[in-house]
Amino acid sequence: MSKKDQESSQATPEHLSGTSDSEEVGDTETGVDEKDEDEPDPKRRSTELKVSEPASSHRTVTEPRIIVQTTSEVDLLDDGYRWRKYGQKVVKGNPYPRSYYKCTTPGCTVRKHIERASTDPKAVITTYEGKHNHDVPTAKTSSHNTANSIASQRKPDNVAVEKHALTNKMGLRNNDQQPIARLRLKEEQIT
DNA sequence: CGCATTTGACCTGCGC
DNA sequence: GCGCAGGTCAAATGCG
Repeated sequence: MSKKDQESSQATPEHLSGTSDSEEVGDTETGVDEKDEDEPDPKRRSTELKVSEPASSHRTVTEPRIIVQTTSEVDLLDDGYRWRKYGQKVVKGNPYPRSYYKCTTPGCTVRKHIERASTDPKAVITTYEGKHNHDVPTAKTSSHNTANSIASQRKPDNVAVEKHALTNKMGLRNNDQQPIARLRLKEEQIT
């Protein structure tokens, strides 16, 4: 049974599929199926599992919410953006504290919640709220050069919004992930 | 020196 | 009306 899946559900009962959304929700299960506990990488490993979104049937259309469950030993998953921790609280039912992060990029109000699964210390649930309106500062080491007019690097269009309703439907888990710490998340826009 | 992180307190919403 | 839980902000400290 997908008991483990259920556990995850309890963590996010807000956006229950409810009606027969069908969607890839069922598909995700396939991906969740079995993790790769045999990953040879003792360091941080990131594996996208599932991503759910509230039905666009009603409300909650204000901002997209991307829930991504990753398997990592560390909470600080560097996805390319700069995050500043602004709070940490322990939620009932979970022996692990939940961390709250906010994008430090000016003009970007995206927030990120990181929570650990009570049953799997290796399971980390990352919830993204909002959308980045700027490119990923991959090179976070950007020094404050005076007069650094890099504003022209913006894309003609808004941000690269993936119109695809689904985010990462990895039919098969691409285990054997290299020891990369960068987790590329895809945001989806709900209109 | 600047910035990111940390911890505590405070505020809000919901339930009883 | 009070209590509990969750969430956010703010000030201080440490590190780079």
